[in-house]
Amino acid sequence: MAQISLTFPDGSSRAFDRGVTPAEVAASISKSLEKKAISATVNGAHWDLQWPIEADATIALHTMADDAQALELVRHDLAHIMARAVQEIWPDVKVTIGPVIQNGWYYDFDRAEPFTPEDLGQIETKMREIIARRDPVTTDVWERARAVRYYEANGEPYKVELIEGIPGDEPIRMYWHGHWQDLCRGPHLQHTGQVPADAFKLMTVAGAYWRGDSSRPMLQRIYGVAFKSRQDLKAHLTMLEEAAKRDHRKLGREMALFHFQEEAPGMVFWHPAGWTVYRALEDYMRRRLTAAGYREIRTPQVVDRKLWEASGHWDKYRENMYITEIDEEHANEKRVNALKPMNCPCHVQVFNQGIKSYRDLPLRMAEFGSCHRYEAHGALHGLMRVRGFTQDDAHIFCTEDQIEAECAAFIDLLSGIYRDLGFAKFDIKFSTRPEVRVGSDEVWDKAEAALEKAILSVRNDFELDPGEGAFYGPKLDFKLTDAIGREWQCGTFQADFNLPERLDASYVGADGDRHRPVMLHRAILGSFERFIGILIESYAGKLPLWLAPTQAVVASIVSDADDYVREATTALRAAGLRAEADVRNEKINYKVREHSLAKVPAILAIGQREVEDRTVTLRRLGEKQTRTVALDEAVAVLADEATPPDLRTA
RNA sequence: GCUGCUGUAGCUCAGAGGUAGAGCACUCCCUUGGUAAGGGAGAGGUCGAGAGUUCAAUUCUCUCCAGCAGCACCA
Repeated sequence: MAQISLTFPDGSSRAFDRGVTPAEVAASISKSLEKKAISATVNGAHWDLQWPIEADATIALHTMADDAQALELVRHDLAHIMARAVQEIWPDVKVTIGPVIQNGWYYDFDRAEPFTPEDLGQIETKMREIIARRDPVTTDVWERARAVRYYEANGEPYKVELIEGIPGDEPIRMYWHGHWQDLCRGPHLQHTGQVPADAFKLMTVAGAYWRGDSSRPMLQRIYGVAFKSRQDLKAHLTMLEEAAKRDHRKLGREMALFHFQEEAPGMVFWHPAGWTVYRALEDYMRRRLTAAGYREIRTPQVVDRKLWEASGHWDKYRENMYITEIDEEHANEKRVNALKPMNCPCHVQVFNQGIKSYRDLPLRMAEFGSCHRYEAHGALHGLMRVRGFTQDDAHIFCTEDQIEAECAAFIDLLSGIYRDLGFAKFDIKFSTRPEVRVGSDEVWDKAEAALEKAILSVRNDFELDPGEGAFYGPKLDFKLTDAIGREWQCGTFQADFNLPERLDASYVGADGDRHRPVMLHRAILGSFERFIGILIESYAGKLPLWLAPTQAVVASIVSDADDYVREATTALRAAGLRAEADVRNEKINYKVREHSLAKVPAILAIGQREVEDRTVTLRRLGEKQTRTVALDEAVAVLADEATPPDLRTA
């Protein structure tokens, strides 16, 4: 029999018969490895222990100690075990697909009745039974026609469709445990008993469209989480509980930042405390943009449909636009207006006033633009997804040659701002030309190259999303993560060769001829609403001093101290701090508790001793320790800390 | 928009076919207390909206509205 050479991670090589499986390789090394092995990596690919190796290769055998492979396999096997459990309980349920996702897996089922929470418990119990059976997992490759016939005969139309979608050169692979069978590309564990029976949990049921297509049937998706050990599972569940505590909707209520109500779904009612945060952030952004060479403008909220038709938005987004009409009785002309869903067409109007020279470029035009979009009910989510929002929007009118420098300057600005706001980490997605697009390939080449070069000057770990660019140009998206790991798009940078054309923007070049400028759409926060939601979650409500709505509370311990409490409060305010006096007839314990729950960063307690010594006793949020210092010193320390990051000298 | 769940006092929640309850918060009184809840009293609700069934609906049914989880969408 022909031999092949397998190279192990330590660099050593051994000869095996062609077609040897990793299971056999493991067995040749030791009895215990044979038992403990879960999978292999062969030439870089995650490999099932049963798959034969046909040529010389590098090989690494995995056990449960290898986190990445173990979690992948455990979760993947659990998806199958869950599908099997469901079909054992309800044989008429149709199975579809069940991939591994972050922290776990899901599986989509077609079943007439909804799954209930009680059903989940029953399924979990059945899954543990299946795991206890320790059925060996076996696999082989089927003829395509046979697989189709099999699933047709078994009344599994979704599987038939999946097989038809597998490219012709790929094998149709089947997996079994026991008598239960599923189409799967693998790899899997050796037997179901390798799955830790106490380290998974079924979480929720929710609807999900077959193949993610809203025109197709809605299936029922069951989500599960799984880990290698019960402790890891417990830690994950604890993390979820902690995350729920920092949900911005909950904290927004507790800290009296904002509210929503039925009469204006998806529109924020900002309360004094929340609006203070908002303005602190807006003031900061305004200073940063000014320093970066932007000029601020303001454009109308209500604009005639003609402009939206010209920009192309009417065709594409009519459904999501709020339309206003004047009461017919009083209207002397019938105009249909729309609440602006975005600022760019208005910005082009400002650009178009007068004649622009190439010397004016790049021209950076910023607006804290209030926009309205009719988002689907199901899309609304606290401050993160609203119908009325304000973008930190700006458009840079420039030449093609200026794109790269503007992009680099933008990423630099964005990184600095994210850092100031506490986000050292953010993800970048780079979306390139889609199939349907405007503009020549040369221009796209240039724009994509410029964007890519600009990102690479900052970092090299970005996600490439080919074909996902806007129809008018490539784009970069900048994403932050909320308390439970959901990603939200915040910043964006988009090159646009289309809108200047549609809205006839031009400038006079050095050659004396008219040229089209390129328009760069860009935002850093994205929307103030969403960004503040993320800030709240990220800080668990404990905002840094410069952003905190109330920065300090001066609390009396005895009423004889009231006058000095007011004096101290005045001193803090004179130093620019947002300070309140609390001279209520309550004990200091009560006041400390209440202000701590309200996330006030600094509490200055004043009793008889402080009055006599002209000091305050300072307690910082989250600390048990107090510090008695001179009033002047406390004011200076807090005022310094409350300086916004861009105004700090040190 | 789709699937499922939910909607009772400012907040968190209990409750039942015979028009409602707790804790906290709120108001007043007592208390002047040294760093996460001092004591007492009081006030507060068209039980999300509309329709239907019933002698009787906040409770059962339907429709609508809003919220939650996920999917789809996100210029």
